[in-house]
Amino acid sequence: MGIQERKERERERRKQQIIVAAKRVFSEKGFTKATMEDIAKEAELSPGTLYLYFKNKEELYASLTLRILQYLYIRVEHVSNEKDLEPEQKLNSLADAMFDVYEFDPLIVINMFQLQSSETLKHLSDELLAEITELSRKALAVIRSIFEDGIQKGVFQAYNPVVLADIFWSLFSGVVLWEESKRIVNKDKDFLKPTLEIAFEIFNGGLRKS
Amino acid sequence: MGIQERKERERERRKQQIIVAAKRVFSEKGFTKATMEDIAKEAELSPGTLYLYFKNKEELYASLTLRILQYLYIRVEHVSNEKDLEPEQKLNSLADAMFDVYEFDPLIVINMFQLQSSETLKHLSDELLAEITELSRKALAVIRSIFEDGIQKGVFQAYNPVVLADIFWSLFSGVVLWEESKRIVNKDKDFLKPTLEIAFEIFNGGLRKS
Amino acid sequence: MGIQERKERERERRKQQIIVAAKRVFSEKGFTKATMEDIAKEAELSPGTLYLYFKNKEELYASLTLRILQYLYIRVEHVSNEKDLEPEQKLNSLADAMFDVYEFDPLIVINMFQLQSSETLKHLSDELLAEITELSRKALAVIRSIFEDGIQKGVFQAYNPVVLADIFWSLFSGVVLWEESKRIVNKDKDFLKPTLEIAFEIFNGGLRKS
Amino acid sequence: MGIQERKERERERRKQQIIVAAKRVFSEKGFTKATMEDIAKEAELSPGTLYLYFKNKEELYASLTLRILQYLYIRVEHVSNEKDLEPEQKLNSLADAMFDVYEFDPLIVINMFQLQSSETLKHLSDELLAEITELSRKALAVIRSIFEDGIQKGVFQAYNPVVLADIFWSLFSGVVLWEESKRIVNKDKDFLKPTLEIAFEIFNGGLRKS
DNA sequence: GATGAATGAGTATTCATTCAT
DNA sequence: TATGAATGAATACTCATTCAT
Repeated sequence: MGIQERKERERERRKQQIIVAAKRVFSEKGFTKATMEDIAKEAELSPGTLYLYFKNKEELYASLTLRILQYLYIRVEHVSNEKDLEPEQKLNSLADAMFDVYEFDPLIVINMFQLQSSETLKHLSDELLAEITELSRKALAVIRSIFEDGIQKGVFQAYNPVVLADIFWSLFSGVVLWEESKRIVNKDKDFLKPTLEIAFEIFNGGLRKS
Repeated sequence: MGIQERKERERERRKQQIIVAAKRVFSEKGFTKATMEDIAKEAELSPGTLYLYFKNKEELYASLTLRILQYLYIRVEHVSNEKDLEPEQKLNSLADAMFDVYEFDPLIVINMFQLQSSETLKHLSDELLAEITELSRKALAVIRSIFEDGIQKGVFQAYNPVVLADIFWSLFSGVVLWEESKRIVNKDKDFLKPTLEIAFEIFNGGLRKS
Repeated sequence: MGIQERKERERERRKQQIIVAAKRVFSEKGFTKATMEDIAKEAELSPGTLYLYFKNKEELYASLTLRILQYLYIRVEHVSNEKDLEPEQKLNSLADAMFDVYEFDPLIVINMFQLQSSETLKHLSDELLAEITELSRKALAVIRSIFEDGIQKGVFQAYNPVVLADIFWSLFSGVVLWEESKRIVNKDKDFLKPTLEIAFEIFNGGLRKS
Repeated sequence: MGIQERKERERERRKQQIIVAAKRVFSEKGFTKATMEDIAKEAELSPGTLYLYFKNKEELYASLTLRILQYLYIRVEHVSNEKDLEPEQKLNSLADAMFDVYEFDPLIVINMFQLQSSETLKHLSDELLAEITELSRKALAVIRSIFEDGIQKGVFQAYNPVVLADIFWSLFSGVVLWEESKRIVNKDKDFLKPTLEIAFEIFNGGLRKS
């Protein structure tokens, strides 16, 4: 391992350290209320150091999304690759994968929508933006392919698979957001998992060719 | 009409004037970037005046949500009251109503989630918070009753109607948010309506007793 | 006096109040070391208020220059208008005027050069920049006309009057800067006035047709 | 050559390397906007290394002045030593020398005035400050001696030679600064050389005993 | 000597909110 | 009621300088 490589690795470790701290702080306070100093303190670093690794607050925030997307993509692709699963079983596996993604970082969906203001996007480096867009595109493509497969095998109804992937993702994120917000406002208990299960069940039922 | 009442009416008119201006400004800039001065200018009032009608920025923002919830409730209740509709037809009417709500104020859903940070909630008056919670509860109750009706009549499967209402709402808001964000990031065209239609179609299919 | 006018006057008074404070602070600390908070304190205002009257630090600084240019222009024009003075006498009056300008604000010359970085100019409003440029141009035009007059009357040698005006101004500002800096570095006494007198005497001598 | 001496020489080379880089960066960005990292990069060194050779940013900046003063002194002394030149010819040679100095480093004059804030001076080492003061004094002394010579020989009028040297220097630096700033603001062409020539011509004329 | 990662003090600017008129 | 000038706390970001390696 060359010196170059060791440095790169060290740098990556630091980035992760900051990202972990940022995740905690953003989760608790939200993007606007969280200050760079909060994050620096959480990471036991100085504010200036944050800027050695992330161009600005927006970019640090977006990096959280990138991280979760990477995990999402891996999980989703894994489902897609299980050759001996029937389309319906794949759909169920997909639902499980989504839930794992949620547990990996409950903020994922919230992140991904707060991100989408054109004002925020302006402050991201092209590079990071491209990575996010690309990964998001690839993950959806995999989901789409699962639907395509099911349609081809005559198990699913012949909807446009692109649209199906969008709806699947929307249903997932919609339920996450809604249950999340109910929890906060009503101090309800956490009903995410069972609600999500029923949601996917109905979705599957509606999709299946009877 | 007493003087008291006239004053009250006048006051209400002003509040609406401010809300309309706020809606425009928040839509364009988002909660954080919009300033109270922007809104005051849009309303052709002075910043100070805004505070005669709304306790603070958060409360003004939340009032937008209240307004849309009021509209949502009216529309939804109207659907529920159409006695001679079959459950399935009611569900379709409900979907149409939701779309009208979206068109009445496309920000609704976005609003309703941005609202839910506990940090923000702290700044709302108990009164306003209660109104929002109550109205939201009532609207969902009506939706729930539609599902109950369908289940009782043996048209829908016997899921928990409370959960069904949540899922219905989640599906709607999930698709709205997702299509919205796709439009911003990818500068895609607006596919909301058709996507929403398919989503509800699948949902109906999955719900229906075959 | 209308209410509009009174407000305008009040606003102008405030601007002057700030400018006076800024002059003191900039004089003592220089542009970079002076902070907006220093100036606010000196003006017994809050930092925010400064920004109600000046777009930014650079613009506040440039306003100092504008103020002195206004005074310079008035003095110089007054000299030019004294019809019964001979060109040589006018030149002497001009020298006196310049000295008054210096006493009105010793920072003038220093200001006027620190101003000229293209970086700084970028932050000025077009309006202010135009005013400064215009006033500076007009003042030099008046000086030029004095030389033209002398040349026409055969009193001065036939140099290009534009160049003469530039040299006259350069000589003045050069001496001011140099004596100023000697005072600071060597803690010399103030020899500005006598040095300036000799400088102009030599300049006049060299210009005069013998 | 001892090891000690070799090291000293090596050290001097490094200092020059840094000064050359600093000159480039300061010229382009000015003192405030130029960062130590900019300079380090330009010198192909690390920021830390700069501090092995210069106490701080101010001292590095002041070293530029020292360097130009050294050149100025050499040139000026050379003129003074040309025994067979008449005082007037010497004055012309002096003017040429000044122009060479300007071309050696156009920033010289600007440098030398920006330097003079007592705030800046505080950060210089006594040693460097002494060197600058001494060299500046010596250069002016040489200039003064040229005037003394001319006065004694009855060619120049009997002004105080100390003052004459100051005025000569002021005229030079005044014209440089003024033409420089005209160039930046008005994007005028470069009229320095011809303006300077006329300025010195007039100065000479005014000084000469007729 | 040389490095360059880390520091953390320093500051221009914004903007929700207040209050004298 | 309405105003809008004034406030001043809050914060992202910079950069001269240090110091462990």
